Amino acid sequence: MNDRGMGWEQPGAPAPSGGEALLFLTDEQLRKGIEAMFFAYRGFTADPDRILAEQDYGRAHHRALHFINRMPGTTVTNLLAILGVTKQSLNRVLRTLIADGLVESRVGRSDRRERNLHLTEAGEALERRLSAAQRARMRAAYRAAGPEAVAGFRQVLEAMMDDESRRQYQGLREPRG
Amino acid sequence: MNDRGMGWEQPGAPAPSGGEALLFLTDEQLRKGIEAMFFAYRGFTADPDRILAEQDYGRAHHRALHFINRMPGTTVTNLLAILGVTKQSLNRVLRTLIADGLVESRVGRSDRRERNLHLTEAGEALERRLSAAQRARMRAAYRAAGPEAVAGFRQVLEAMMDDESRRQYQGLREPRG
DNA sequence: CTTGGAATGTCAACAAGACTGACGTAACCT
DNA sequence: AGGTTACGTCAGTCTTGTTGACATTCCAAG
Repeated sequence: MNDRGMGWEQPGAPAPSGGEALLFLTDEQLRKGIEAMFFAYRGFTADPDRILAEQDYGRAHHRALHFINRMPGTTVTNLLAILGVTKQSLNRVLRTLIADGLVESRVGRSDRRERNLHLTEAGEALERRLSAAQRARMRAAYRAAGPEAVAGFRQVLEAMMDDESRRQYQGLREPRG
Repeated sequence: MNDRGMGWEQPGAPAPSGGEALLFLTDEQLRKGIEAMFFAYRGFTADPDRILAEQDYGRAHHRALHFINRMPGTTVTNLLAILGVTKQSLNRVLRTLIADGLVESRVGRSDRRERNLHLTEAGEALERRLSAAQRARMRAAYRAAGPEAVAGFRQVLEAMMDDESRRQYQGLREPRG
């Protein structure tokens, strides 16, 4: 409650160079960044949302499909940690995906309490369709902005994550290798 | 912190100038971008969410406060267009904010059908608190990534928006300015 | 002056997707 | 044998979004 005139660093500080310099970050610049996230995230989800609506699914289904595709054989507990929701919430989504034949739940081999989750053919098909739409927009944005902008984009996003999310993000690898 | 030298420019392609270069964008690179958005957005909303939970408000209230602060005197219809929700949905939120004395709704001068929305002192106080938390994270991310990364971040986000959102985004100016 | 349409607001009903809490079962580990 | 872990489910709540119907107010065109 105290930052109306937040005059941070004095004018006359060294010019920014690299990522080490003290940056002048005005209220206005930061607010524009916040708004950019807001509007961009809306665009980011718009295309998949349209496809999902056709199928009577929602974003929750998309997220599950994405990460099961990304980490085939993952367990429910692991998915829970990544998505950051309760098991009841995830279970509702997972149940419909399994019932609809998009996801397969196999009893774990070494530990039979666990369920290893995989996409079926149909699940992979929908995931590809959703992903293709989202990737098309991402690709267009990347191309419009250029490779240096893309590197910066990723750096800022990564710095914006919670530590736990960053660990999860960095842990993700190619599906299937 | 791994994508400093992500060599996905076409080998031998002309140096990127003006976002014109042809980029090789693999599925994997695009998926990582998608995941970065997902995890970063979670961090982006985490701090305000905690404050809002204390006050029994949600993100919808935050968004309304943000844009009313940003465009003092804006009308309901304009806010509707920016937030991209139905008037019923916005009205529910607005009603509680007005009832709680955070937002003031004044009958329009030139057109008395319109309602010009303003934050009260209390509304400004909460908005500042929410914004301060969000800006703190944004500032930390910007500083960690450096000024060039910030420019790229904004470029990519802007390119990711729908046309309509981009117009709205670019139309936003300093509050009071 | 009347009327059509625009802007606003309200009521009711509903759905998705999150939450908590409680409970049960099976499997694993010591 | 007993305690813990993994998973699933039932029941209830909350926020935030949706439609549809309808009333009010007011500007502006005829």
